[in-house]
Parts: sequence; C-alpha cells; structure tokens
Amino acid sequence: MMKNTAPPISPKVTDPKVTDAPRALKRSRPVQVADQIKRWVVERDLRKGDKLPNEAEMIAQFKVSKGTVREAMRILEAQGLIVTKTGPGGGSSVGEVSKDRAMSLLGNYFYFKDLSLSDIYQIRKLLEPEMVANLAGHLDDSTLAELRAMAHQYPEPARSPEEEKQQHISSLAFHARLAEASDNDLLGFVIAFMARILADLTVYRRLYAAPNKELWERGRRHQIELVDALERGDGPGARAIMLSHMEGAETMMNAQEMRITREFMAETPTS
Amino acid sequence: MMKNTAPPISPKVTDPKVTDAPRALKRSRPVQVADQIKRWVVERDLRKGDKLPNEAEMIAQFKVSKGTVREAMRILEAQGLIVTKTGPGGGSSVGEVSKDRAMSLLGNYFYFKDLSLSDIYQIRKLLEPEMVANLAGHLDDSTLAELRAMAHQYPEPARSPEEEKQQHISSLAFHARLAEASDNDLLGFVIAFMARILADLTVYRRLYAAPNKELWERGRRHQIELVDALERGDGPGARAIMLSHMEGAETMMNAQEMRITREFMAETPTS
DNA sequence: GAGCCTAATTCATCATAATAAATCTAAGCG
DNA sequence: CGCTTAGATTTATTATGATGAATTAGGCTC
Repeated sequence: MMKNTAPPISPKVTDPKVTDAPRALKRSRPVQVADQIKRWVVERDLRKGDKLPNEAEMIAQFKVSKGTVREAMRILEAQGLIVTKTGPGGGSSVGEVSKDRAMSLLGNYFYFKDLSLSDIYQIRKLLEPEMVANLAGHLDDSTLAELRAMAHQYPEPARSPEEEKQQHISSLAFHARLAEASDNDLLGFVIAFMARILADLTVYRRLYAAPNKELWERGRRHQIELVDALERGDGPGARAIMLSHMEGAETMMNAQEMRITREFMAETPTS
Repeated sequence: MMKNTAPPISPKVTDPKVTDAPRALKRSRPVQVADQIKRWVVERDLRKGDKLPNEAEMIAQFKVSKGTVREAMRILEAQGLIVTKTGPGGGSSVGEVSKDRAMSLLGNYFYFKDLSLSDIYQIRKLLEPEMVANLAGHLDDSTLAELRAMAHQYPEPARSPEEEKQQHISSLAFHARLAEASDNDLLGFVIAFMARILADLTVYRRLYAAPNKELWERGRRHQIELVDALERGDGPGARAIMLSHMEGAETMMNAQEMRITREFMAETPTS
C-alpha cells in the first residue's frame, strides 16, 4: 500500500539496527528518523551539550541517505532541540530549547488566533500580581537595581507618538525582566510571552487622544513603588500595586487603536 | 465577552524597510529560504489551505538546490506552518498550527525546566476559576451534555492504582474540554497545556497511602456541581466551585509521588 | 454511465561529488 | 622558546541528477 520500500510491516522481523519501530507508519522517513533520534536522546538522558553521532554514523545507523538524515536534523533543529556545527569536533549536539525560540513557536500558533487585548489583560491581571507577591523579598540587589533603572528610564511623559511607543516597549521590558526572575518557570514564561505579544503589536495612537498625563504618571509611580515593595519583601503590597498597575495599563491600551502585526514572530537574533 | 477591542483585520501592514533581505548573515541557507518563504506567505496574507509554489518553482525562485529547498520545507513543516502532499494537485500549502503541535513544541521547552506540581497548581488556582466564571451561561447544550457525561463516567472510587490513574486522566480531560470551550484562546491554551503536562506525569501512588475516598467523592461532586452552575449561568458559583476543586486536587496530588516522564511530549497521531 | 486502468504530476529518496567552514598541527619566524 | 600562521583534516553544506512512490485525472471498456 503505502510503504513497501522498507520491510517494517511484519511484526516478527528482526530488523538490523532498527530495533524499535512499532508505530510510525504514516510519516515520512525524515520524520521517523527525527523521532528515533529523539528517543535515542531521551533513553540516554542526554543533556545540553552532549554530542550526537555524526552524519556518517547516522547514515549507517538508520540505513538512510545523507539527505534524509539532514532533513531529520533540520526538523530537530527547527524545534530547537539540537544545534550543529561544522569542523573537527563539530557535528550535532543536544541544545536546550531557548525561551526565545519557544515563544516564537508559540507565537506561530497564536498568529492564526487573533487574540484580543482584553483576552491578554484578563490573564495579566490574574498572573502578574501573583508573580510579584512571590517575588517580594526574593530578589537580589543587582536585579533590584536593574529594575529600578528601568523604572526611572523615562522621567517625563512622551512628547511624540514615537516616544510614547518607546516608553511602552520599555514598560513591557520591565515586566519581562520581572518574569525572568520568577521562581515559577511556567508563570514567568506566560507573563513574558504576553509582554512579547504586546510589544509586537503595532500601535496607532488615536490622533485626537492626547496622551493621558495623569495615567502615565501613575503608571510610572507604580513601577517605582513596586520595586520598593519588592525590596522590603512586602508581598501583599506588591500584589496590590501590580493589580492597580495592570488596570491602569489596560485603560491606556484600550484608549489606543491597536492592531496585531501580521507577521510571524521572528526570533530575535541575539541582539 | 467583550471582544470590542479586537480590531478588524486591515490590509497592508508591511513595513517597506524589512521586506527584503535585511540581515541574512550567519544563518544557513535552508533557514534563510524558510524565512523568505514565511515572509512570502505573510506578505500575501495567505491562509490555511492556500498553496505554495512547487519544488521546481522554489528552486528557480530562490536559486538554490532541491535539497536546500526540501530542508527549508522540513523546517516549516516541523513548526506546523505548512503541510506537504504528493501527487497531482499536491505540493505544499499553508497549514494552521495545531494546538497539539503547539503544546508539543512548548513541552520541549519545559522538558529542560523541571516544573514542580506547586508551580502548576499555583497557576491553575488562578486561571481555572476565572475561566469557568467566563464560561457560565455561554455553553451550548451539546457541550454541557458532553461535560456531564465526563463527570459521571466514574461513579465509584478506584479500586486499583491503574484505575485511579485512569480516573485522574479522565478528570484532566474534563478540564481540557472546558479549556477548549473558552472564548479566551490564550487562557484556554495555558489551561489545556497544564492539563496535558499533568496527564503526562507518571504517577506512583504511595503504597501506604490508601485512596482518600472522601477527597475523591468531593472532587466528583465538584465536577457535577460545576456543570450545573455553568448551565444556569452562575459565574460566581462556578468560580467558587472550581477554586475549591483545584485546592482539593492539589491536596490529592501532593499525597502522591510523582515523577515527570522524561520524554519529549509526542504529538498524538490523530485527534 | 459506472468502474477500472493507465498516465501524468508531484513529492520522496538515494547516491555521488564538490565546496565551505572550523579546528588542529606543525613548520617557520622572531 | 614562544608566538604566528599556512596547511591538512574533519565535518557539515550545497549541488546535481537519477530513480521510486503516492496521488489524482482522464480515458477506456463494458
């Protein structure tokens, strides 16, 4: 029917090398090879940096052509699971999936989903206060200093739409930095992901809506007060400030026309 | 739901600066080609099902060899962005990233992160009550019936560890089904993802810890009461029930020894 | 007109060869 | 003796062409 080049159908075959191919009868060979490599990695509990066999060995191991092995490697590489280098001592090795790549891949999913601002803020209002409550009293001095610097970066309200956008991005970076410090990796990831989605939005300020100076000032004060609360370990205080901050931010966002950029999120090339 | 902030999709977002090879250094050719194809798709605002040029055209278009084009296609395919078929009328076409694939890719990221149960439950306790509060009064009859059937599936406490595991999985499926019905796609995704992580855990019940009949019974009652509350549109009630349910579930989970299966999440072949 | 068969189209896989990149080695120079 | 650097080596990267397999469309038979 669909697979008579290889002899995998009969159950009692003693396939040389391919000891383990129970399911996987509908997928292309590169995908199958990629899956086998994944299993191979998991079985040996390889970790970041551990090396995989080189191309030639894989060709021999899986009895497939060079091109097929390469396509399999590309699949794994696209998922961020391996990295490959050339040269002596080169080859492929296990690579931890970076947060950046994970967010990009997840962004591809939501590209088709048209999230609304209220969707995102509904979650931010729940998660961000909780996160800062956890964080209170657990941040080291350098992180606190970093946050404080970010909070003080823009001492004045924006005078141009472009500047306002910069401040907006900067504010989101503040939240992303907080998320990075979170002990709860999942919580931190979701919050950072939302910050990134918001940062990727294209903002069209309504021309007739003058920047709301009062709201802006309150947002800035929130950030400063938040860092203070975090420093003195005041969890409930931090939570309350963040909640208020989120509500203010939501109001500001709703006062603007926004549109999701219809681009796949690109990975930031380490800049 | 207040979806009023979601803007209608407007045409033309393309920034003229970044349309053509801005920075193409340092990356391999297949990756560059994949990026070009992505841009090509976005610029034309192609949607699910729209077809891409065939292999030969791409070879001519990008002036690279067939192998390179194929590797680029494998990259995009691994990310779920395209699907490829053979035969007349075959070729590659744009494919919506499936929820399943998105969860697998995200799972690869957390494979290296060793999430704890308390990390997950901290978030569940925040998000799931909120979700059901949104859902109250917004579910159609067939969904309600489906949920009710799931809630009634196991009328008796488990008599064996294996059966208990089945019930556990079933309960998580209940939550995943709720998440699927959520209007807030991001909220639903995060909740379904957590359910999947929990389902992928390998459970080792402590041999000396007899199944807690009372807790189990309360959990079951929660599910039934929850569906009732959802049906009559009682948002606050649904929220309260779910919060209580989450707390109970957390207690039960903590009474068990669990270990994350050290496997990359596989995609379920068909669903 | 229904059903089967053949042919055309398109991707899938394999094989081989030449190229490029990274590293290591050791000769050459100061 | 130590540093530099040219070349050799290892490994992945790209290219090319040929053959195979899957799928559909159209035609042929009855």
